[in-house]
Amino acid sequence: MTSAALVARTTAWFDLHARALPWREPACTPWGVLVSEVMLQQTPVVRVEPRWRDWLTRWPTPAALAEAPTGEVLRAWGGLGYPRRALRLQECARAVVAEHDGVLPRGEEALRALPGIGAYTAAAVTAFAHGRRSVVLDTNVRRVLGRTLRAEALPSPHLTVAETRAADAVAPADDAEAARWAAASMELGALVCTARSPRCDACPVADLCAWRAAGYPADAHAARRRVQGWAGTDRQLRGATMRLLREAHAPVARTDIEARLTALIGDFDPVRVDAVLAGLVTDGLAVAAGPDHLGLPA
DNA sequence: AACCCGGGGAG
DNA sequence: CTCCCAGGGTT
Repeated sequence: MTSAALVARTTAWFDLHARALPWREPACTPWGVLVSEVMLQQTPVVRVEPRWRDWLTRWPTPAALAEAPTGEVLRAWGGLGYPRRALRLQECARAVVAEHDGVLPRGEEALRALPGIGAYTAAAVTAFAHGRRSVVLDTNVRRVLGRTLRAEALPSPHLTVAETRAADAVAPADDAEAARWAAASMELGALVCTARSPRCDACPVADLCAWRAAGYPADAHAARRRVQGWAGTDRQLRGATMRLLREAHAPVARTDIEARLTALIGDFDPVRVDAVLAGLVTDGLAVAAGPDHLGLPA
């Protein structure tokens, strides 16, 4: 199909079906948009929305977040996952205060120089907060373009240069239209062109879709996809430890943490537990409180 | 390029 | 149970 038809139909569909998300409201600040994007890195919208509201109410500006106790930031992040994102968001706020007079800079290059902001988030903020053209390529847009243009069931495990170039060619030249296309293509991927069971009967470009026309060929990259385990992994142990530290109102004894982790992995493995806790300290997610207690950072 | 990093809900 | 999710940083 032509890019023009894909863009025109998808944006028209978006005007009718866009979700009323709080970070899409005109009154939302660029900082609010950035906070939403960081929270949405690997966490679904339904889980982010309440946390985002609490967070922005408590710390509405970079300056406010910069001054917050890191332990409180981690508690407010709660169970959103990947708590290093919360740490980086506060680092980002402090960098904005120190280097940009407390105002989130414009332009993808300046944004990418900030902690926790990569290619996707810089493009997203540029489009959604600043209303300027950028090539927003998240997992939703990659899937939509892969299916409609290239008849691919799912995007490759890693973003390719060719993919970025193709997405650039699709994005409208006009700033406002490009920003609208970015939001619309993400929304189509999130609501209709979903990974597991696409709702082609509700899709505005179904009759133009290359994947559909080709008879829904299977995922060519299926064999290369990694199955991320969970039970017994370091990530589970780290997450359980962080939960203990968040919910406690004082530093937690290492023996209590060991008991919790032992329950998860089945038997007591002091070497492994020590390594997990040391990793949390190294990452700045936890600090030693005395010789045998661990707590959240100040 | 490969690997690491959480957690919950849908199917 | 498996799979997925508005990715980024480090090595």
